[in-house]
Amino acid sequence: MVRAKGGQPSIRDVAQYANVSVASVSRYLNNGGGVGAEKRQAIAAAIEMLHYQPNPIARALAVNEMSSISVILSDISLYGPMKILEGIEEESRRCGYLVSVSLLDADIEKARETVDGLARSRPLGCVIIDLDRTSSTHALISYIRKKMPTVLISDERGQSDVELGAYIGGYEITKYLLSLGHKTVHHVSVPVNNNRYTRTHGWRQALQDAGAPIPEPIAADWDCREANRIGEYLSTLPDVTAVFAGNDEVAAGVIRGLTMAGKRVPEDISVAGFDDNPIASLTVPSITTWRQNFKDFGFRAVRLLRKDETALSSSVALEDQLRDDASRAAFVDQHLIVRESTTRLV
Amino acid sequence: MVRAKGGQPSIRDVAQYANVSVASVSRYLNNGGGVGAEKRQAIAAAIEMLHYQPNPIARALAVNEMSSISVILSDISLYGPMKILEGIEEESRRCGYLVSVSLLDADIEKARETVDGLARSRPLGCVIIDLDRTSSTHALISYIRKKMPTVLISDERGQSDVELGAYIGGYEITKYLLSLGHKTVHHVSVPVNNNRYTRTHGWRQALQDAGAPIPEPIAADWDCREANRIGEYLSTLPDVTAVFAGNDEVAAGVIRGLTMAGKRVPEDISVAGFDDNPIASLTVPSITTWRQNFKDFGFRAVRLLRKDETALSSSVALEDQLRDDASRAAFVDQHLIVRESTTRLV
DNA sequence: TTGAAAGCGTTACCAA
DNA sequence: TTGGTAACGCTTTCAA
Repeated sequence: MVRAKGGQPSIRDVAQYANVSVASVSRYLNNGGGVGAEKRQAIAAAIEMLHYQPNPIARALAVNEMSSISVILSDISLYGPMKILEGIEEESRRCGYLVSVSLLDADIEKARETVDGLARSRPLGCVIIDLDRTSSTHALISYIRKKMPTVLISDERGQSDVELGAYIGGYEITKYLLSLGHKTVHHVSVPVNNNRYTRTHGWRQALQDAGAPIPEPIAADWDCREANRIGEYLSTLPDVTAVFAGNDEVAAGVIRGLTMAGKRVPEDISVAGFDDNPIASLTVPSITTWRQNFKDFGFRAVRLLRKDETALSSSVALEDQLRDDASRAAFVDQHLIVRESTTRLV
Repeated sequence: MVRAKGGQPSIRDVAQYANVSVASVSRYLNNGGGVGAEKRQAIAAAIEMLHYQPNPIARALAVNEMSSISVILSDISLYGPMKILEGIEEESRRCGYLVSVSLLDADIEKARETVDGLARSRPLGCVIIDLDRTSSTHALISYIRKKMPTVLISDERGQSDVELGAYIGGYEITKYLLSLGHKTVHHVSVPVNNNRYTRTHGWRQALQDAGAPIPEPIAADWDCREANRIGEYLSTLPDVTAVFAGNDEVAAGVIRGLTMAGKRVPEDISVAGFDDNPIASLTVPSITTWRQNFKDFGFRAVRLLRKDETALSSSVALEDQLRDDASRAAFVDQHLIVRESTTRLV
């Protein structure tokens, strides 16, 4: 039994053992077509016998494509991006793809280099998780699209291939707060750039539709450092009875700030969050929020990349189809979760 | 100007343009040694001119090793593992390595296949993040070690290459609680298996050293679903004045459970957490905790893998050295953070 | 110091 | 349906 140096058997070993040509084994391995029944048998046996496993690197060199998916994001320790990554990984594993992750440096030149490196590893494609529009990730989107097939997960309609539907969430949660009798809803926003489909815009639209006054939104940071202070600040405003925070952590911070300032939540002020971070059910009071199925966004991203793979021809039509898929699915599996932090205005 | 089909220039193009052999370019690219000054110039110019970037896949095929690091974990949405991953990614990017992530299926056969797949992609090595000892990850450690160079991040002394030092944290936080006048400290543990260096063992040891009674620890789940109930349960016990929870989320849940049951934290009962999850400063009350520098664990893991690379020879001595490094650094950058959830017993 | 050439493990084209 | 063979882009050995 001859073997390649490496220790691992190669396709040549299989061919030899099965008394067929290397080409036949290769065909067998791939589509399976064009191989006679007996050969198939022999090859299968040989593979079994030798515990042969094809070398993905050699394959990648030959076809100029690695069975991998690159995930590009700017901050991995946020709940949403992480859950999306989890979804991407799960679906990729099911398909036998490797998943690589890269954070993009704030320095745009370095970030570009990272992207170049990724592209050189010739993945099936990449998925950009761009929930934080302040980062260099966003600035590089078109650069990345030029380098490899790209699925963008963001809430910017018309640009993104998988939409987060934060708009509808912001709209619904504001509507809910209004339905509790609050005259208006204040908003503490997380950093997003000024496109038209964020939770902030949903919030604004809901107020507008209800004819409610629209207070100036207050900007918080992703890392919630200032959420406390914002809560305290809100407590000094006379007319605040309901607050919609950009995510659950910010909501927790706002609640804390309000509490420290002597306000009771929800009796004096209702506070709602966003995302359904596990923490939202562990605080006092627990946080009313909007549930997003982040993992599913990940699944969908991988599927788009696969589709891309099989439909290389009409790339314009494809793009359109992707968009449709994305918007169609945007409403799935999202809903309001009412907990203790919100109540009817008395 | 001749070019390879792919569009990208190949090493051959560079050689031709620079009027040198392919071999020389290759030498130039790698160690840089064994190339004359003028050739160096010419090659550099050619590379610049053609925007040449070596193909990592072809290189990987030739040397039978890809410049990548595989990260293996069982749950990515926990704060600790995530932060560690962030550290790994950052350091890897600095070194030009790709990092791939894989969750291991609960089904051990499937998990094994995943590992085989990873090994076939011939990474520099892998790092196993094994904070959750109930998973299949733990069962496969020796299997993985056989397949590729491995750095294990866990709190199991003697097995792990990077130790989390949770033991010392558990010890210190318990000591602190005791120093506040509490007769003993109850413990809500997160899932870890029965080795001797977890936070739970640190807790036990601290009690023992102080001659304090050692209550039976209560097991919580990672996902904190039961933390609320455990808090409620603890409120029914007569002698509970201090609780050390396995992590900050569990602490939040316990605090909530206690609060719902009418106890005041910290006036009636002090509660401490672990990890310094950002959420710990956002709750009411904010949570006293133990800060771990997770990111640094990630850095260290990558460095071990690199060292591994350059010291293939005496692998036993190396192993020992790694262990030393790990333990030496275990105490770096960890410390108690006192917040509102703990107070002196009155 | 240099270059020619033989791999590395696949795929894919072209004949048979 | 088969098999021989030339790529794929790089490294590395061996001579010169």
